Amino acid sequence: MSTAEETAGGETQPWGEVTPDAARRLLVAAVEAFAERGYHATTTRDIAGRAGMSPAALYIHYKTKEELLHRISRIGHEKALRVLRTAAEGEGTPTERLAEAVRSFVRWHAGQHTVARVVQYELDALGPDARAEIVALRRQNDSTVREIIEDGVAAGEFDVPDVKGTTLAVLSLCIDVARWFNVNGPRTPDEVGALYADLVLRMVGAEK
Amino acid sequence: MSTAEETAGGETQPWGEVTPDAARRLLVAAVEAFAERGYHATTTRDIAGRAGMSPAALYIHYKTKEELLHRISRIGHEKALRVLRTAAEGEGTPTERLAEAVRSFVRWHAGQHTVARVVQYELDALGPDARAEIVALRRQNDSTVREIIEDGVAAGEFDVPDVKGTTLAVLSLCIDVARWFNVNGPRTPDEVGALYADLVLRMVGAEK
DNA sequence: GGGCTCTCTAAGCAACCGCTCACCTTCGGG
DNA sequence: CCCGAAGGTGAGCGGTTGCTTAGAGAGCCC
Repeated sequence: MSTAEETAGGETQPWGEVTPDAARRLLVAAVEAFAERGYHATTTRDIAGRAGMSPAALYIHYKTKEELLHRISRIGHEKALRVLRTAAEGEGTPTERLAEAVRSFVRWHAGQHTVARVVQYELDALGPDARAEIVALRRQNDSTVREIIEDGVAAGEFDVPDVKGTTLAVLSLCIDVARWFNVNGPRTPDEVGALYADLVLRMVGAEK
Repeated sequence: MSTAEETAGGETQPWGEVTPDAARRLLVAAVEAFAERGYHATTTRDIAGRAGMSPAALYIHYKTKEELLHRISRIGHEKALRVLRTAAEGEGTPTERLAEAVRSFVRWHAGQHTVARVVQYELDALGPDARAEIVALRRQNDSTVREIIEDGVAAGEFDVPDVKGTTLAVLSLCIDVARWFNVNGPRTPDEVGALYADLVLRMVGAEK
């Protein structure tokens, strides 16, 4: 939090943790390419070209093309999880915490929709071990949201007949933002976040 | 409706309109392969192999691999749209029609989740012309749902501050079912449909 | 200034891709 | 009984893929 890195939606220094510089440039190029065309339709030559390097340079910093995807997926998931948890662990009633969690999680998926798209939709391109690691991170998203909803039910603020199903639906709604969000569209990440927070509060039967 | 083909979620005679028999087998094989590994990761040899034919046989019935995807996308979208419209144009109040529309649309995306996955997530693999055709079909989904919501608002049954945004969210929620639905999971397509219909009624502020 | 490490490139290899072609079989109609 | 159309195959072509290798510079410590 001491750095300027922690703004949800539009980070000032994204991928700052990736060094050296050439490795970061390659990773950013890979994110763009994967998000645009998909993992399998992206060539290593394309990634290297976007980073202004020769095809062989990629293999100095990464063992395989899959390792690039793995790195992107882990870092992306960890960031999204951190955003979600920060909101979930904040002060306030379950209603306020759920609203803030959805607002910031959606804001991230909209603002960082290229990363989010890779992270959420290219999971199957990973090998079994890497996929298992990412799936574990995903389950933490699920737990975080479910706990807020359970808190709200216990406090009598929410009316939710099916907690597990509603948790699934809430997360599904947020994640799918990465698929349809368009930078040139009519809505900003903030606006989508506000809209979705309102819709989710309605889904759990919370008073506004 | 005179045939036994029209059961949402699990059709008795799917792809019945595709002839001859070999062309249908190839198309079914392609749906499985595309849904499992994605369009770009699927080879024509894989498709032909699943259909029990040699690689060359594919090109007797389809000009290119992309034509297969195009055919799948169009047929799949048309079926989903028909399911949605049948519910939307039915009798009843906007509340009843919205619930039925969501219920059957979700049931289709869960029951036919392999087709739905191809249809919804491989759009970018199509060329510009084919993509434009599919996008047009998608806009009809959007209009269908928006009209029900507008009817409900006009009738005083719904409380929806942002009709366009809510329409988007409802469709997004339904479509994303295709991504996470698992046949071996704990829920049947019917159960997911019922849960989602309830959640959507809450989103639009309808009385139960 | 010689050697060592780190970074990067030009060239290319083996494998695999979508797709084609020459040829074979099956089968209904005259 | 021959014929043409329709449906299928084995072999393979040109191009592309992920990745490797041999070697060139640049910087740095001694």
